[in-house]
Amino acid sequence: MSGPFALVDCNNFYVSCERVFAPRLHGVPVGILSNNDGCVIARSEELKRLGVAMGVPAHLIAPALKRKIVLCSSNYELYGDMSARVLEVMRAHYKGVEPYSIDEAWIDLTGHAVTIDELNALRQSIRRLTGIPVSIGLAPTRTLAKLANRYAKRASSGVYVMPAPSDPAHPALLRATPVDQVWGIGTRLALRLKAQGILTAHALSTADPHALRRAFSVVLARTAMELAGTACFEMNDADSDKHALMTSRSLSRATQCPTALMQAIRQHTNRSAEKLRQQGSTARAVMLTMSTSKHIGPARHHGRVVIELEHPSQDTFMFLRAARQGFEALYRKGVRYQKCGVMLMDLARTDQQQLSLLGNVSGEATLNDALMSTLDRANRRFGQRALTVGFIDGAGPWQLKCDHRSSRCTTRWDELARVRRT
DNA sequence: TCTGGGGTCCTAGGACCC
DNA sequence: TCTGGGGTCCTAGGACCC
Repeated sequence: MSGPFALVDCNNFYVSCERVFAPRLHGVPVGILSNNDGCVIARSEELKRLGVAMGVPAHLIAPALKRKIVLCSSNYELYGDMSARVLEVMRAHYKGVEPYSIDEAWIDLTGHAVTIDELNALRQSIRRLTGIPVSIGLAPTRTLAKLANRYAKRASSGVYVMPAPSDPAHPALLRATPVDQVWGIGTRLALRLKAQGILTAHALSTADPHALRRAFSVVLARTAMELAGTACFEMNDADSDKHALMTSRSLSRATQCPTALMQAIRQHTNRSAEKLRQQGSTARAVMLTMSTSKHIGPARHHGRVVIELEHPSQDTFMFLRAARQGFEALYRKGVRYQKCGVMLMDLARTDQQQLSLLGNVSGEATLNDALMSTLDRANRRFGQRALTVGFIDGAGPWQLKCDHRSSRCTTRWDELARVRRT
């Protein structure tokens, strides 16, 4: 028997992070933009009230409206660091904290008679120590805790405890919840469910799991059982390794120049390899993707190619050779590419890999291992891309546009916040 | 002019084996 | 004339999440 579970969710997380170090943003409509200052990906309550939708392209916001609001470039280094601080406070209160995304974490409270006062204390503690406001939902299953969290956001206390499935308030609440608001039900599934007359969370919770399994999938059957109060979803091991590692970016402007594209690819390969070594894994294959803008009609084009390596590797040089090979195969003259990415695949732990008859026997491998760890140390100390394999020009079209980024004041000495005494 | 970047899991279907 | 069947592995693609 497992559960209950609490879901701790940071309110308007990216905006809240910005506000911690820029008090002038309190009470002001604030939006955070995606990479290249493309779309709005996070909004303050004030901005939501002005009707600015999630995902709307920044250039489509009316100029009159734009003058009334503040748009910031995203500052992932800051958000990542603030996220780690919130987790640290949670771990000081509870065992069983499982990060779920940059702004959410579960607490597995199996065997723990938790009280609402305790959760309130956690909430206040996070606010005081990090400056970040959070909402907490508590329920017997994760799917119900997700729902409870929605209610917590509306509650003035910021904490909501789901009534037990035996409580008459439970079905009433599920009846009031449209099925598309259930965790795991996206647009497509909601449409198919509605076609079958399943319109609310309650209807889904009372549907026959076997029938759901046959008509849809095992995941939907489990979601239904979770709504009815039976915990089915195990959490991914929080520290588990990724199965694939991707680095991709839109270019700040489309290009057909092979030199420029190859530099972007080199940059992504360097970054993916760094992430790979950080989690202590090797890769057996490199996938390269290159595509045009999605918004140019029939001329759009998406190419991808997978290059298998001779043996599992952590070596940026080897990945770059593969990426170059992929580029030769994919590149088409005259196509204006908008985005490219490098994915490392078939990952395995360095300590669990099968030995190859041919791999890792030459002196070259050990020499490169040493070189790679020096590279990583240098980049940790002097900032990303301080040292890269292969030439990467700092001013090409692949460089991120982020004209309104706040300072990375919690992770960079040279960007510390300044306080002026008046 | 300008439209994000990661991930996960599941399923269907083909290839291949015996 | 008659033309198996079950299992596994792999891949592509769909759907979802934040």
